[in-house]
Amino acid sequence: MVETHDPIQELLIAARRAQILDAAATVFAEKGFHRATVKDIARVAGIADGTIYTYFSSKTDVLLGLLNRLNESTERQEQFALGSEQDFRAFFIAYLRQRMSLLWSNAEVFRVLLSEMLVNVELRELYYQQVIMPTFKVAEQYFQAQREEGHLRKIDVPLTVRAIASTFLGLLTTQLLGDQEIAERWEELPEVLVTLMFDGLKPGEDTTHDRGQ
Amino acid sequence: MVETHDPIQELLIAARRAQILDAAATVFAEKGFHRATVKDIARVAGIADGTIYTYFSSKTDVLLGLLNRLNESTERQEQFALGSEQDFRAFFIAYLRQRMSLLWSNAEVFRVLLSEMLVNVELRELYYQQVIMPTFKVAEQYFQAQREEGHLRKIDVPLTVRAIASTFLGLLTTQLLGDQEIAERWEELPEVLVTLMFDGLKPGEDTTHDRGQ
Amino acid sequence: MVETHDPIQELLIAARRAQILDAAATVFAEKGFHRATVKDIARVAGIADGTIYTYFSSKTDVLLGLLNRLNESTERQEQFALGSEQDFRAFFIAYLRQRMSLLWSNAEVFRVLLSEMLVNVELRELYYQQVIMPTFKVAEQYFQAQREEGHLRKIDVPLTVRAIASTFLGLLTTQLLGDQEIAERWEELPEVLVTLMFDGLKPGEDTTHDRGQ
Amino acid sequence: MVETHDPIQELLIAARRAQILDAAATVFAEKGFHRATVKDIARVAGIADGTIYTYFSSKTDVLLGLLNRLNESTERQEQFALGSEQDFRAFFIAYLRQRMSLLWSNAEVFRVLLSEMLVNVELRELYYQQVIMPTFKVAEQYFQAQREEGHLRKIDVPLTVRAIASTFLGLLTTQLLGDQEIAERWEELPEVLVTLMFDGLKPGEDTTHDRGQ
DNA sequence: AATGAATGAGAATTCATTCAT
DNA sequence: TATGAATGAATTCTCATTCAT
Repeated sequence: MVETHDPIQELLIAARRAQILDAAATVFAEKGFHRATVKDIARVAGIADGTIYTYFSSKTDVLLGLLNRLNESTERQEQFALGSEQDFRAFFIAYLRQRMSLLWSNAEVFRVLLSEMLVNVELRELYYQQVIMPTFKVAEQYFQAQREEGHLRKIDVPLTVRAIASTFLGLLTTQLLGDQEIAERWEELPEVLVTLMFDGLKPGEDTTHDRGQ
Repeated sequence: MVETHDPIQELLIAARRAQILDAAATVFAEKGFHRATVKDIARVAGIADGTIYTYFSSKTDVLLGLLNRLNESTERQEQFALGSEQDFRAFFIAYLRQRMSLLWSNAEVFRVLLSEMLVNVELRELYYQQVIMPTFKVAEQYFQAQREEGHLRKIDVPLTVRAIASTFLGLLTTQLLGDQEIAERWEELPEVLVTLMFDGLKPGEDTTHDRGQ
Repeated sequence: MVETHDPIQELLIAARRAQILDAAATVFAEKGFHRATVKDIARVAGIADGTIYTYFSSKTDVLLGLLNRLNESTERQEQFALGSEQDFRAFFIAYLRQRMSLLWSNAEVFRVLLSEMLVNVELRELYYQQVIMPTFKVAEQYFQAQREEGHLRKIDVPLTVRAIASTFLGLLTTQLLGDQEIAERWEELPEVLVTLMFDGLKPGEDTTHDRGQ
Repeated sequence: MVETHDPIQELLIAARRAQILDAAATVFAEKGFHRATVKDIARVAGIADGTIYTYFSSKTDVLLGLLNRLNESTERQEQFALGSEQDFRAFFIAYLRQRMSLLWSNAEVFRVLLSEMLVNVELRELYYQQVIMPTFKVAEQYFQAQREEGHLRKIDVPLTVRAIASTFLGLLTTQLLGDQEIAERWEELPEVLVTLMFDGLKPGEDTTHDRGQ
């Protein structure tokens, strides 16, 4: 665990950490957290086993590093997303698009993180506090505002927000469990979902998408 | 692994297997599959380590046993659900109710199964073939039929079915990741969800639920 | 371990012991002593695991039983062999013939016994005391007598006896290690050996066998 | 398992392997292969259990290492032996002397190897292919040549070679089974054997050795 | 006497982590 | 800082033996 204030050092350290995290992502994706060994990660990273412990305090800490890196990229995008101003439906589709493309490109890392979070309290709480809860908070405020402005039905905001977020989590998970349909049509999902969520299943004046079976 | 045709023997064997599976469910829920040891399970079951191997071929086979037990209880209910005849919306709520109550009571087992399935191909494929795919098949037929009878908007059936199923999976997962709101209001979900899905978010002639935040 | 004086009982016991020993011979031959399990033996014998312990005190005791059974059959023949009166060379061939045919039919049991004796002091000492030493004793006397009668060169009797006996042990062992030549021509060995031993390698007035390569 | 091209490294690795093999030889000789534990070997070698697996892939691989080490020392001598030119009988005695002294100094390792080979196909085949068969091949050619030059009776070469080789194997084995006479007079064996083999048992113009009983 | 489920000591092997070089 | 050999705790699984039925 290196500590320094020299900016060049810091750059090197960041680069080495990234190198290890990349290797870990590859190895964890392939074998899962428990079946992957520190040796595996080191080999893929092209360094010695022991070197990993210069940058991470333990194997679990490497997983945490992966989680944090995922967070950071998520947050960066988040601001952008929320900063934009559009009509609700259009904004929602755009938001989903970038969220889902982000999820998609990190799907295999997410597989391992989710697997381990389900079963590791520490990791789980970290993720909940740092990712899930803040997301729900922001979304609830947004939905509440939208509702107050009359753009939404009188929905139960907390549960609705959770339902919508969970739909994505669930779709990703189902895909991770092997569903081909979702995998192949991942890009169509934002539109289908927005239609489903806005217009509902119920027949009506509807306009959009149709594929049947 | 014990094989017999004596019905009394079979009862004893089933009982012992159940005893081990119960213990495993407890231990796995607490520690996860990998951190749980066979010794742990044996201790909780009140038997010797070796005895487990009289009834299961390996630690993984115990997990599989848990999966199969979950299947069986699921299937039994499935028939009942599909056998009933009601108007679509009412049926849907009823169906969700019993599905979700089943999920709820097995949430901790599901936590471990999901965690391991994400990362264990064999288990994953088994689950996909035995549980997910059949469920999607049945649901697609049902939705298709409903759509043809004009009870549904012109939706994309395969993706819609997946979206809906994933919403449940996602809600359960979110709850397993520590969300209190979902946990506390689990019983309200069927109604909220059906309203969301049928009526959509879009404001209109709506009637139901309102809680805001 | 059954004890009784009822002759019918004794017969039953002997039969059951034989049944177990037969099974053990089969299983040991196939897997070796350590890799064979008591369960294996029981299965082949068509009885329950525990039953073996009614007739033998341990797995090693079963091996001992096999050793003793081999002894008995050996001894029976021994008497016959030594009882006969012929000219030395002819007697020797005849003796070798029956010895070697006995060895041959028990080769696979001998494989396991030898393997285990090499490494198990108790078994080894038993075998040495009960089989090897007595054989050497008898053979030394016999050779000594033959030498005194002028039928033999002035050989070193103890070493010569050991060398001759060892040639058989060695041939059997070489065959057990996979040599095909010995296996296929086992029946020719008595003559070849007697010629070799009596006439030696040295060229002379010789008469017999020739095959070259 | 450590692979490198740095010659200093290689030396260290060879030394560590030798240290482990020495320990294994000791422990195996004392307890046999199966009763010896990896922990035993590690303790005698003065290292941790796990370290053994840095140099050998399994306990069986350690035994194989012992076999190979035996091979190497054997081969080195072999060349020397066959390179020399002497009269047949003298050469034979010299050859036996060094062969038997080699066997003698490795008797306890051979005990375990033989014990395990009898019962382990893989090991057996390796030994047969690498040691026994080549030895027979060379010896057959040599005997054939000698025979053609008239130094030998019209013997059956393949069987005679096997008989002679087996005599050594058998003598060593008999000694390993506890025979004191052979152990104490090991050094006399080459002469006694050569006399026996060349001149045979049959009385004649003979000159040598006499000890009677 | 026969059964076979239960026992639990024991063994091989793995692997995260340390630390001397 | 990097290395990678060494460590040894921990784990799964086996199987000889026991004993209640």
